[in-house]
Amino acid sequence: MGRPPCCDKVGIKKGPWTPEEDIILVSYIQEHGPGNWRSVPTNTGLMRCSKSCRLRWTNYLRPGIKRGNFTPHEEGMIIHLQASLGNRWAAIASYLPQRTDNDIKNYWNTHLKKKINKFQTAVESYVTSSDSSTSTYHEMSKINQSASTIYASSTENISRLLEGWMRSPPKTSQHKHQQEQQDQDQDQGEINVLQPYQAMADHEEVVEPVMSSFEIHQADQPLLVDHHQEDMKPPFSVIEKWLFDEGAVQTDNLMELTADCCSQSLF
DNA sequence: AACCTATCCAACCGCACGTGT
DNA sequence: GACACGTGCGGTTGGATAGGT
Repeated sequence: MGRPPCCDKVGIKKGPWTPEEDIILVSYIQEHGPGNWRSVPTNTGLMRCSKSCRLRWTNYLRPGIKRGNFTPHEEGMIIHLQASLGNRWAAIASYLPQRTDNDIKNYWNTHLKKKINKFQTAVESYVTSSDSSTSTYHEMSKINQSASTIYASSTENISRLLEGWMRSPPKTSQHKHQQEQQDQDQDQGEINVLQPYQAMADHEEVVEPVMSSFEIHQADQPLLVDHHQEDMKPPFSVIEKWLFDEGAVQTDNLMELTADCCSQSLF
């Protein structure tokens, strides 16, 4: 006798949210604060299940969510954290407070996983072919072009609708702190990339020791941790170097990186 | 212009976990 | 301890759209 699904009731609406529904939900949360999701549909008249309301809020309507293209620093953070934590998107998202776990997960699945695969393929083809530096360089260039992928939210209108709410949300102290941090970041034009690492330093019990370069594990494989390197500061992996040097990959750099990889017996 | 294919991302689904009774 | 309920999380899906033929 299992628990019935929350959304199997007749008359529960599914699918994309309309701006009207968003406004109703935001207005309700503005008044009552997030939480007690079970009561949200009944109190608002929304024909949505509580779970759908919660997801809509946390993944989309919540104030301070940064949408749009990921910066190279954020990409590096995600790769770094995914290598350390695995597919624990919520944990990864906690280091990128402006991004939702869903957003990070989507970005990983649609962009970063492919980039890493391509990078590995490129390096392997370089290693197996003695005169492949030119073709590999072209491949790397193509990969770097894909790094500038931009996706624009079609719902920035909602953000504008929420501007008034964002100016005066009912803040908890933590929420307030996050918002202040986000405001600062927005003023600076990009996120403070050091802040998550400071957070990592503050949460050593949470973050596994970061692996040596290129030990980026596949999602379906167990995380391998090199305990000999536990005392080491987390070095940026080779692929992160590559990502951070976006647009500046030179053939000799690739050779250097490849040699770096080979020296660590990663192939 | 019409069709096909690939890509992207919002939303859904089902399970796990925490808490209260 | 057992159960119900509320919530969190990760995997997956389906519709919209862009790009190619």
